[in-house]
Order: sequence, then C-alpha cells, then structure tokens
Amino acid sequence: MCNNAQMIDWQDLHYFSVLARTGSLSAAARELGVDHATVGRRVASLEQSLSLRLVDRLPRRSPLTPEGVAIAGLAVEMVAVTHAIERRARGLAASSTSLVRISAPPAVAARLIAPHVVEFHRAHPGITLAVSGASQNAALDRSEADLAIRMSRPSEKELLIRRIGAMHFGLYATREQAALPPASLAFIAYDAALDHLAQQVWLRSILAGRPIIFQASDLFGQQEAARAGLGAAAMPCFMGDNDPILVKLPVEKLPPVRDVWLAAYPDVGRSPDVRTVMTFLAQIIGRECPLRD
Amino acid sequence: MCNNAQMIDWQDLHYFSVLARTGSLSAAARELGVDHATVGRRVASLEQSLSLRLVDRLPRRSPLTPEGVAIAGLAVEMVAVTHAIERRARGLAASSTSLVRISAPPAVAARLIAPHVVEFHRAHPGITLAVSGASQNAALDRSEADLAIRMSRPSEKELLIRRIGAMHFGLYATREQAALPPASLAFIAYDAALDHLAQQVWLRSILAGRPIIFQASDLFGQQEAARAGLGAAAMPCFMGDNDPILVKLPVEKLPPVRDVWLAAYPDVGRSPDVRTVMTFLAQIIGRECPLRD
DNA sequence: GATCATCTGTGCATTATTGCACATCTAATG
DNA sequence: CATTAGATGTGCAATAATGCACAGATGATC
Repeated sequence: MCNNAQMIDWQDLHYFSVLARTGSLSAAARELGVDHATVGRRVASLEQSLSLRLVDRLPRRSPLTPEGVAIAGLAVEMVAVTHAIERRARGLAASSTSLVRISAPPAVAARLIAPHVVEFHRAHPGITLAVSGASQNAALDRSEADLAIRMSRPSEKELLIRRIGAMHFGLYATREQAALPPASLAFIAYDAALDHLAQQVWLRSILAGRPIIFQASDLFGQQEAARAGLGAAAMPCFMGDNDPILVKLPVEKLPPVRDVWLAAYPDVGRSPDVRTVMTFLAQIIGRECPLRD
Repeated sequence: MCNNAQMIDWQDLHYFSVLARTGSLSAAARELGVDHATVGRRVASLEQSLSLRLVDRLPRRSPLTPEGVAIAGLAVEMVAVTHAIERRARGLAASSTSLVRISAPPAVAARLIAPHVVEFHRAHPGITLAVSGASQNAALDRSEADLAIRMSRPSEKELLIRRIGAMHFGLYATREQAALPPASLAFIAYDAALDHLAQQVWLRSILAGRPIIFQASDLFGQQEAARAGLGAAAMPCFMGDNDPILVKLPVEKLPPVRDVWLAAYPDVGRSPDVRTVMTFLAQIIGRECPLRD
C-alpha cells in the first residue's frame, strides 16, 4: 500500500554514479544523453528508495553529502561490472560475428537499405548484413535468407510476418516532360511479364490511348529512362521524390499503395541479431514508406 | 539515427539477473512485482544492447544460453553491490534516524493519517513520524513542525506549498434521524468561535429555521453526538462515509469543498525523509479526498 | 489420452517517465 | 557593478513503458 519503499531502480543508481563523477546534473545529463531534469528526478527517486539524502542541491551545483560519497563509493563497483559486461559481450559477439542475410526487392535493397548500412554497421559492428536485391523471392525455408522483405503478404502460416510500411506510388517525369500537353505524354513501364503488379495495372489504367514507348524489367532502368526525358514512369515515391531531376505529375486516378512485409522463420526471428536487424529495417522503411500518410 | 546500440539500461540487467536466478519470466516477474511481459521486454532490450542472445525462449521456460550464463555470472556481482548499498544505506539511516513532525487539523491527524502510520513505519523504519493534531496552526517558521497540513492556503511566500486534496463535506445522521420528516430534524454544529468555517457557514444556510441543539468545539464530539442520534452534523465525507452508524442526508444546497494544502520550508522540504513523508501524506489524503470527483 | 495449470508472446489501453520550455539563481567575466 | 552563461526546479505535453487480457503451447496430473 505504501509504495515509497520500493526496491532500488538500478538505473537510478546508474544516473547517480554519473552525477557523482561529473559533479552536476547538467554534466551528467550530457554524458547520459538525457535531460538534466531526468537526472534530477532519478537521483531524487534513489534518495527516496534509500531514505537518504545523497546530494546537497544548490542553485549551481549538486555536491554529494557524506552519505552520498559513501554510496557512490559502492556504486563505482557497479560501473566497473557494467564495463566488464560490455567488454565480455563484445568479445562474445566478435567470436561469433553474425551474418544476417536479407532478401528484398531490388529498389528497396539499393535505395532504401543500402544507404543506411554504414550507420547500422557503426552501431552494430558484431552484425554483418548481406542484402540481396534479387527480384525473385528468396526461399526462407531453405535458408537462402534470414529475413525477407516482400511487397505482398507471404502466405506461409509458420512465418513471423510483420507489416512495416506502406509504399506509395506516383507518376514521375522531368520538368520538360511535365510541361507538355497531357495528350502528348509518352510512358515507360515494366515489360509484360510484370503486368500483374499493382502499379503496372494502375499505369495501364491511366494511359487514355497514350503510348508506352519503353519497357524495362526493373525500376532502375525505368528511372534512368525517365531522367533522360523519354516519358513518364510509375515509381515508388521514395525513389521519385528523392530524385532532383524528376517531378511528380498530377493524375486522374489514385495511385496504388502496396504494403511492405517483413518475414522470417520464428527460430531465426528469436535471434537478437536478427531482431536488431528487423528493428533497423522497420525504422528505415517505416520512415520512407510510413504506415500512415 | 540508429538507436539500437544505446548504452545498457541497468534496470534491464537487474531484471535479467532475477530471470537468470529464477529460471522463468513468470517467476522473475513475481519476485520483482511486475508483469511477466515487462520482464520479457527488458531482457529483450538487454539482448539488443549487447547484441547477444542471452536466453532461449521456449514455450514454457527460458533457459540461459552459454552467453547468458557468462553475462549472468557478471551481473551477480551487481546484485551483491546493490545489497551492500542497501545495507549501508540502512546503517546510515539508522545512525541518524529522522524525526519528521507534522501538524494537521485534528480530524485529519486522527482519522486520515494515524491509521496509516503503521504501514509507513514498516516501509520506512528510519523515519519517525510525530503527528500533532493541534487545532491552532503550528508555526513552521519556528520549527514547531516540519510539515503542515492546512485547510486554507498558507500565505507565506517562501513556503513550499502543495495542494494535495479536496475535502468534501456532507450532512450525516443516524438512519432513524434520517427517516424523520425534514422539518423536525435538529442540528449539531461548532460553537460560535468557528462560525467562519466554510462548512459551518453552509450548515447555517440550510437550517431553514430548524434548531442547533448541540455545539461542540471539534469534529469528534460532533460525530459522537450524531452517532447518539442527537441530530444531523456537517462532516467531512471521509469521516461520515466511513462511519457505519451514519448515513448521508440529501441537502438543498451543495456542500462546500475545501482544499487541503501541504506546506514546508524549502530547506526542510529538500530533505529526502521529509519528501518521503510528503509523498506519503499526498497519497493518503489524495485517496480519501481526491482532487477530482 | 484428456484435462488443467502455468508458461510465453502480443495488441492495446493506461500509467509513468521524459523532454521541453521557462523562471530563477549564481558564479564568472568584462 | 553589470552582464552573461550555465546551473537547477517545475508544470505540462509528448513519448515510452507497463499492465491487462487473451491466445496458444506444453508439461504435469489424473
């Protein structure tokens, strides 16, 4: 009923140990990457847990009380243990540095994932990413990939499946092409083998008698052709919007939105490395292809 | 930009160390007093921080991986340090056990605070409470009390002042009295020295020619008289509602609501013991006299 | 073999924590 | 002595963490 005497929150001890070493709430806050108010509250919480005053709060500094010095002397040991844990963890991770293989549609692999791999690796040196942009679906059941990004929901029941983004499409062309009378616009599309794709169906539905004068088997080719002024191409917004040469054209019919799915087998998905990568992918794709517009 | 490689949250380590010792999320959760889902998330968070898999998650148990055993072996040292901190803190607190003196209106002291002092002391053996129910306001500036509970807002600017409750009043009598025709009801009130109190003003406003046949200088006397069937008394709801003999009567005019204030000098209010007591009082009074109905 | 108790995982509502902005104070500097 | 920079404390909005309820799985028990 009386909640004041709860067990110590170890994170309170952590923040206190940094305050003890740095001498001020603000300096501790900078080192911890939090607000100084948070450090103040955490230390106050520790004082309540211990029923001890650890810090004299003055307007410009927060020197430790004698009791605070005593507790800080013990907390220092926890700092040492934490550093030992981090070193040990790095050693364990390095001795079995993890390879996580991702299969994704080529544009997603090259334009959404690849640009961010550097920062991911910097944060997680123990994880190596292998990103395959093959256009056919890699077989997860044969361990050709650990993670798969798909533009349609995988049907296998035993997979862990997560919807991580919504890909929006638009019609893009150069400024010169965009300035032409609409009736004289020409189009760039996939070849017939990909006529089933939602964005291809959509593109065909807005032709209104206008010609497709170039067919490519992938988006990169379509993008290059559009950039060269050949005509208008249906593209994911993350490609079109980030291309300084291209502009989005107004259209009579709403373009499609395709869900982006992330799939993995459960046993693989339990691995913390794979989960870390899943989180990273969800963040990257969620940012460029948000679930809500 | 990539948040996955944050510094370790020490509380994650804490939860992991309990999981390591107890063998299951549910057992760890019971010991920690949290939900098993919370333990699971905390351990997952630690795994992401360390980029290590610490636990094999099976449907009914969560055995440690070899890496988990290694990290748990280090985390045990943090457990030992935490216990040492707690013992040291208790020793420091006992060597200067704190007396915190509270001044409060008599009914608040006796009926709201006193019943909960046992549990407070159990949780905080290093703090002794002295609760004074004197009806005149103890002087904080002369250190007659460390904390004061007041039914009107203290006017001294230099005090820390906190509104901790809203006291509601009602008219209470025995069931037999309540069954009488309203015109024949008699009343119990304070004596004239307390005519300025809001609840006394209210009571006089609803008399409608009916008599006050008993005057008492405090609420206890009024309560006992009401319990004896003498008539109806205006009382705080926390007294009337908790008295099995009394029932609340319907009234034509809304009874008053009086704010409950907690006051202390800032230097005293910085003491963690005093703050602990302030939190306790705010909880107790906030529960019986909530700020919002 | 059926049933039950207890475990883990997850979506969503609720609660707690944190960040932000501002006020106030003080030490350092010119 | 005036000004400035940087510290702490606090109310409130925003965000994160937690609890709850439920589903599904499994080991123990009958």
